Amino acid sequence: MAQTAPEGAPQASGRLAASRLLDVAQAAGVSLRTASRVLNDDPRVAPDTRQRVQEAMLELRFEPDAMARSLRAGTDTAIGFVVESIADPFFAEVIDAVEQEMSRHGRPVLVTSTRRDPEWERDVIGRMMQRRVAGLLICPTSDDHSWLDTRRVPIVLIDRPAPGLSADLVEIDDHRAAFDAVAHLIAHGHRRIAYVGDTPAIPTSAARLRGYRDALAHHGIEVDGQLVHCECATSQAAAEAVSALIGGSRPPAAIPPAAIPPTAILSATTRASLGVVPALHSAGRTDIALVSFGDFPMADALRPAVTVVNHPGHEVGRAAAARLLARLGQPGLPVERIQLPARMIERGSGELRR
Amino acid sequence: MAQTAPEGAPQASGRLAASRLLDVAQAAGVSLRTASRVLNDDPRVAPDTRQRVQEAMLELRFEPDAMARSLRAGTDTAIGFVVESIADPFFAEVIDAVEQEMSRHGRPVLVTSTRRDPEWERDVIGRMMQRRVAGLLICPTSDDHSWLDTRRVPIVLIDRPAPGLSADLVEIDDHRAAFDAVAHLIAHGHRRIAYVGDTPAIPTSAARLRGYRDALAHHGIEVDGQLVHCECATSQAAAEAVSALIGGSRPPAAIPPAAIPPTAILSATTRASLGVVPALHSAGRTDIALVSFGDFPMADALRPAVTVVNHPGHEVGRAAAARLLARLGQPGLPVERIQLPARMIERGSGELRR
DNA sequence: CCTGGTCTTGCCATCGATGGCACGATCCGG
DNA sequence: CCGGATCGTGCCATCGATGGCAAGACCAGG
Repeated sequence: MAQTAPEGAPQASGRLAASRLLDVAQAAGVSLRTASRVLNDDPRVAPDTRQRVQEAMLELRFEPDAMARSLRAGTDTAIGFVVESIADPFFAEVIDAVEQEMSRHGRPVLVTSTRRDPEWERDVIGRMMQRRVAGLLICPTSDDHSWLDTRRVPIVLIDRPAPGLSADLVEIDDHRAAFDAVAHLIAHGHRRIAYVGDTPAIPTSAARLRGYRDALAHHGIEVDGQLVHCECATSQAAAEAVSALIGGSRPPAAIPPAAIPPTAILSATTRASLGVVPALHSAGRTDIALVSFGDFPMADALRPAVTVVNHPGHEVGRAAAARLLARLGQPGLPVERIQLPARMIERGSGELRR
Repeated sequence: MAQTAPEGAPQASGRLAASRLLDVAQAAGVSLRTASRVLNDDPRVAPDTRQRVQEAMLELRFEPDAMARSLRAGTDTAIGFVVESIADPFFAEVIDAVEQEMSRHGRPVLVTSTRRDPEWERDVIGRMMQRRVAGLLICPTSDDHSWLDTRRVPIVLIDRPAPGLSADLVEIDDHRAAFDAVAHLIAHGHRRIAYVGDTPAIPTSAARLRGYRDALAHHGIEVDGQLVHCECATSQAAAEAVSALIGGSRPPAAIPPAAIPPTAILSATTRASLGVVPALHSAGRTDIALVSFGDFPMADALRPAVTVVNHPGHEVGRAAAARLLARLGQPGLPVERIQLPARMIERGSGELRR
């Protein structure tokens, strides 16, 4: 009987003990197994027994121990989400959507960031595996994920592929979105269109750059290397690129100015836009047409309001979560690459005519 | 011997079986207990035995099962984080900081959002308790948390108190920050200063409103009710409030215009600012001084650049995480209220003279 | 050579829940 | 009134790791 102990006595840790299924069973005068059946809605329980047990559960405020269940099941119900940075607005949106979708299915979400450090990434993914998470959503940082094994845990990649790993991927159609944005500018009379974006070493950025080139080519416009600034990893760098492009009043020396300035700019990342927009404004060159890849809060308060290609974080998150859930229900699904369209939001800056 | 089974055979689920400590022990020719000692750096193991076990661990790619450990320990190592919305930039920043701090201590973070729904909040907190999380960080949604029990699980509140619950609280000093912001405007010659913010039913908002009133009183300025719009829960509402204040060209009918318009505005939430700023710009009234409570990406690209009171999400997150860790290490700590200063970032709009 | 101590190791129970199987009771048709 | 099916219930083992205790090996001192 010493077994029955709890009766409100604090444990060693000082925590209040939660009631166990065994306590419930004893209170209801049934065996542990029967209480377990009630808990799991097993039909093979007599109605009055069921009721007695349920009353005991309420009485004792019983809450099943999720970890004990997981141990038995061999896998946690939680899923792990690995991103570069949680504070990034795009990922924050993705996380939000994933969490909503997952919690509708009773699955908690473990969120962790890699801090753009490949070693740390491997570390945190390892920790997730130790927890036996049910599945993983990963936005890859490192350029080698061959050590991961999709047979060990289902994985869905987000926003970019993971070299060396064959897994589902949910991304936006970067090539097409960039292509459309440039076509949109061309349709408004522009022929000298600049590109400001991140390094093509990132597949996502590479796709956007290709979209830019292809759109120009498709309209018979030759690409002018002077108009392409594809190593702008910071908004600072993007601002400097703009100065170089428009022959800014404060030349940053390092970058030679473009011989003939552009009449329109495609800013290929939100981070770049946060540099491009101030640069254009402070140079008084708001006459230059601009399409920004990625929305930002003040985009429609500016004059002109900034036309953007919306990076639909919520939809990406929802799709990735749905895919992972599907794979959890049916492990044998073939690997799939899901490309979501990115809608353009016309606000003015992208519709300026030459 | 059937026990030893795994030898790479897939389980029922189709997953690859991970090696267990028992497998390691057998491979090293020792008992399970000894292997466990090696795993936990117990000094009472002979050096050569230790090495044999460690080699076996590497050989079999052994990874301890975090859940089995947690079950034994009675509590998960993970901590739970409950916020209103993950996509909110402020909370995204807080989450980012918390995750960094926690993962430095090897603690995973379960993130979940309440969607501003008190029932859902109770639900998700309940689920966290079922997982026996080590601790909880909560930004309360509901106005009654008396059902929560800090003796059951350590709790640190973030950004606002939880009525009915006595727990540590980490917040910024809203009263003081608002007071300072208004004093700043007064110092620049303003006496008719408007307030645009959220409902005082939210303690945080109430403190800001008090700071506003107190600063005016402190400088012998009477509060004009017509200048106070404290029911603006959306940027839409904030924009309409501005129209009313300045006798906008497009009056939203419902709100009577102020008799004498303000020369300065304190926008008390980021959300409000996202309405106030566009409204001022489209009305061409950028001559009105403005201080925004809460920074936003484009604040310094606007003209004039917007002076803000920075809501230091990273610091709040770091402080909350540190406090929870401290409480985990030492459960008996007295309940504490930690107020962080909010720094003002002068950019121009708040320094406009009357 | 024996005794008491340290060092190393192993057995068993335990955390909280669930799966497999078996047992007793009830019910039905023959 | 009996045999087999069905229903409700309980016992035991199990998931993977750790805590308590004790046993065996080995050493030094008397």
